[in-house]
Amino acid sequence: MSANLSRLAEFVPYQMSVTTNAVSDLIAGEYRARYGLKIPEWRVMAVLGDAGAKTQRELVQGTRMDKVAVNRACKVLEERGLVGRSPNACDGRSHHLELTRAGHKMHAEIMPHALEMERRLLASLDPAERRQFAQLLARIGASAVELEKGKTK
Amino acid sequence: MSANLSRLAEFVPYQMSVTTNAVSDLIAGEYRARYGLKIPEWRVMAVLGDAGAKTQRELVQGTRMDKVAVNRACKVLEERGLVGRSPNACDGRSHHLELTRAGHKMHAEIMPHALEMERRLLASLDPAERRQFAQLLARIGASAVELEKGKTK
DNA sequence: GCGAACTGGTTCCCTTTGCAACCAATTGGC
DNA sequence: GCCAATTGGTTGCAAAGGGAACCAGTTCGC
Repeated sequence: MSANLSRLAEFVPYQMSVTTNAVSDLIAGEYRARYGLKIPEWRVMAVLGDAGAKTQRELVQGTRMDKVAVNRACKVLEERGLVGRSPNACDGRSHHLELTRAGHKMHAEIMPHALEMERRLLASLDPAERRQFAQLLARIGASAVELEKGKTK
Repeated sequence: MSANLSRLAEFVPYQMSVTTNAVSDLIAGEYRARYGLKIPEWRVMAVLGDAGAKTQRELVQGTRMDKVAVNRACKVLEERGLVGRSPNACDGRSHHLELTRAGHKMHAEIMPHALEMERRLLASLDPAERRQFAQLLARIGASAVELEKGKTK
């Protein structure tokens, strides 16, 4: 048996990709089936529900999504009456986006469900392992960002 | 400051998604820039380089990709002369796919580069942490698969 | 205060991706 | 042996996502 590490299954970025896709598909399916929301839409709602009114620019930072994705998600949510826009006095180009009453209602309904799903996903890890995992993930992410920066030059 | 866990940034599936995307983008950029390969194409080459001739069906299992993705990747690699097809005596519907000489050459060139990139990505983790991370990832993946199964019924 | 550079938001286009329908070859029941 | 069900592979289509160009409003230099 080949002792080298070339086996795709042992390549960490591959493992991350496969696992994360499985997790994302699971969660996307839940949100879609129960609330008709896509992940980008849910992310926007999550940020607005937690932090109140935001401009699209702030949502880009908060969700780490592309500004086009944010824009589309906001448009859909607005059409569904889940978020409203109000003019931004400081800057005529942008608006403040905020959950409507219906939006808050849905947010309050989904949040426990989302946390429950996370709980189940991590059920086989003890609290120390959960902390450890999040921490390692963050460190790997930081390395990726660092390497990406170094490459651009 | 809100003490609840609703903050998107603390939601593990979100962290996984953001981090994995960063890693994937980094690696995809490298493969594309240096070898003109997309991730699916590289995955197919990795499996063929490690395990020899395979049918598309076996590649689907080995890479965890969609059969359409495998098919397209194989087509591209064939056109570039990196893999060749030979008839499958046991089953007239499928072919055996195998790296050509040029394919092996490229594979031998990329592999150290890929491992080096993985090494850099994990440079801030000690060996025990690397093992731990891979193991936790695998357990989370198993939970996701399990939950997905339970849902379908 | 006026033009240039910039920034938030929007639209358009193109690539990637996955699903579903489909064809061809194989296997199983009888 | 033949029809039905299955499976490997392929094609077509439609949705998702990102990049680049674009518009409108703002800020900076002078």
